[in-house]
Amino acid sequence: MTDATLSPSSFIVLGFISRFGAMTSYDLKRMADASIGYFWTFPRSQLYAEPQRLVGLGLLEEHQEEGGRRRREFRITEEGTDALQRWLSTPAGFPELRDLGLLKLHFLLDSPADAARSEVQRLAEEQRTLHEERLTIYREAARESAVPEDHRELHGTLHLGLLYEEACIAFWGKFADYATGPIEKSDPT
Amino acid sequence: MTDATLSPSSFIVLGFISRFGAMTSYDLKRMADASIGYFWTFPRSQLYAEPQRLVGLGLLEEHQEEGGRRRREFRITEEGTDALQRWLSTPAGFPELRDLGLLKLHFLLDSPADAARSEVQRLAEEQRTLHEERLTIYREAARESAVPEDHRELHGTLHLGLLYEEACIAFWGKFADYATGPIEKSDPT
DNA sequence: TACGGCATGTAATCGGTTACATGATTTA
DNA sequence: TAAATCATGTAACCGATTACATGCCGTA
Repeated sequence: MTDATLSPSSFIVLGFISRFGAMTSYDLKRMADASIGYFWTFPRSQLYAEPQRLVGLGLLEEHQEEGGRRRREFRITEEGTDALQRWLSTPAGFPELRDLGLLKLHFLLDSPADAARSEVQRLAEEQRTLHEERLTIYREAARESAVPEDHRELHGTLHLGLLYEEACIAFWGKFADYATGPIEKSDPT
Repeated sequence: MTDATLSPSSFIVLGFISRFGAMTSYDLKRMADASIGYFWTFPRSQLYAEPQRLVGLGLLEEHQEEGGRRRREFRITEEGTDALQRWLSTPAGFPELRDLGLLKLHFLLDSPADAARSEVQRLAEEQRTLHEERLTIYREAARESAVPEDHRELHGTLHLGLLYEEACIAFWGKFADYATGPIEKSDPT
């Protein structure tokens, strides 16, 4: 009854089903991939396990198809809606940046080893490329939605995606250049 | 032998011990809190469990104090160093933003409910405040390190912290204002 | 009607989290 | 020497990930 047993995954499931009505685990997977999947991932199998947990808690109902694939469709119950609403109106706390690249950079910069410098460069270039690709995707999405320039907030979460990618590209770019740059710069004439 | 069984937590432990020599779980906790703890957290108990796993894998050695608190100190083995080095030179992949606020915003903006608007504002203000506080902490840390303005990359991971917080404040600020702003603006004279 | 890919699930393991519990040092 | 706090660990549960496995359906 208490929401203590509900994880973020639970609310992702509840959120989608609440908004778009009955759907299957496969539908959930597609929705997630196309939206929050960009910044919050989990394996597909969890989208099969989680709805069943929620059925057990009375927050979802299950309806299985008779023929064909015998799909299991889930729809939200009143209690489910309540739980979701309560969660939405609760403070969210501070986010985490689960960034393996940042972690590696941290240890590489700490390292006295000289070889670390070339590792930093490799890492920085990898990351810059990844973030540039991602930024391209986001920009494309933003263009398609045709939101006016001065109302970027209408892009919703996409807006933070854009800002974040821009920040990352600036950040990793510094390190990619740093690893090569200073060598030439320190050469006085 | 394969690194497959090593998680990010494993490398956090290996990384600290590799850099700073033998230490206890409690030392690890303090180091983590003061550095990567800002963007990558885990419960304290894991810093007791994880080193023991690593001892089992031969990547760490354990030395227990005789008297007093009978502390367990861990030091890295050669295999541990190798495993860490291999990990550092491996592509890091794309980061995740485990941001409950962003998740909530996503569902709130999706929602047709009218009450959602005030929830958005509450959320946005909470987040803006949190990020402002965090930014203050980062700025303080940056000031103390006395790195020249034009070499922010010397701040290492802190630099991304600063950029990220600035982006978040801009982002959430838009939503905090958005929720109130348009109401007055749409009032024609 | 065979094949490829889309769709759908289960089993088993394990890392991570929460909760519990106690000992050692310091300081008032 | 009592209290407060710092320090140190264990136990149990459970969500999340990996790996396994099969069924439906369009199409050539």
